[in-house]
Amino acid sequence: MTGIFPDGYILGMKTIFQALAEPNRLQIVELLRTGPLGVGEIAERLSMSQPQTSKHLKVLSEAGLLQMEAAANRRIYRLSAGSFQELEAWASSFRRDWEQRMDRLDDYLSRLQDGK
Amino acid sequence: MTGIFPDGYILGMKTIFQALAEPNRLQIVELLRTGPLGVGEIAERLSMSQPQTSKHLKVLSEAGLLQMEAAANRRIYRLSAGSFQELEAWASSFRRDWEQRMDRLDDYLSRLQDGK
DNA sequence: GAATAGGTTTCCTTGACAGGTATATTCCCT
DNA sequence: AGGGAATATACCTGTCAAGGAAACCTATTC
Repeated sequence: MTGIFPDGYILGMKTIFQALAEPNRLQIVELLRTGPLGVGEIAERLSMSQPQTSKHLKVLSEAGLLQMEAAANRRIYRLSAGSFQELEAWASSFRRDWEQRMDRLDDYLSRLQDGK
Repeated sequence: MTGIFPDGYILGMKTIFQALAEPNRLQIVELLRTGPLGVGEIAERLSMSQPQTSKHLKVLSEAGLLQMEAAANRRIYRLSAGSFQELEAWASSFRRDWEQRMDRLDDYLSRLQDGK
């Protein structure tokens, strides 16, 4: 524990954020929205070198954002739902926080109005 | 343009991800879930130095994740909804992608079954 | 079974960024 | 005005990760 929050949670998120924080990787993710692709195609479409692409794909895969399927010589990468769901859950939890606060505020205000 | 996607979009997301990719900053965000806090309190609760904390708060603020309110000597930081909503929208857009794909697959399968 | 195509890994260099310490700034109090 | 509290900034240093070039794997084709 480095702090007062469960580390596993923080660490998983950290890995996801780190992976997505690099612009080329973010573009890979956006590109793969359109469907699975091989390494060479990704590299070409994004004007990246092939080793560079390979390394980025590795990082994204290790963060659980991508999954790979070996087809003979080629490796086909596609988006993997898990981490995106985690991300959405995390982000939406803040909205819930705020909504709760709003509810409490509403309660407070209506109690005021009722003269209690 | 570094690629084939609108840069503003990618860049905004990149800034958010970069900000959240640092564990201490992620912990600050989690801590601020519980409510607004001053710099000193944040530093103390997370066992960070004050300058360190200040710098992290700056990064988070510039990413739109925090907003600051000056109260005399003190600066009170609180979570700011905007970037979290952006994040949630982004993450959930992938889910929509997949759901659409499932729909198309369903269509396809039922057409198969109908012998068309 | 060489040559080739598609990918991965290694090594090196360089730039970005986090942490520490010291210094500046702003506000409050007396 | 002077002193102290709360925060921000500057500067320096060390670490880590991204990019490039080359070497390495593995499957395919002739």
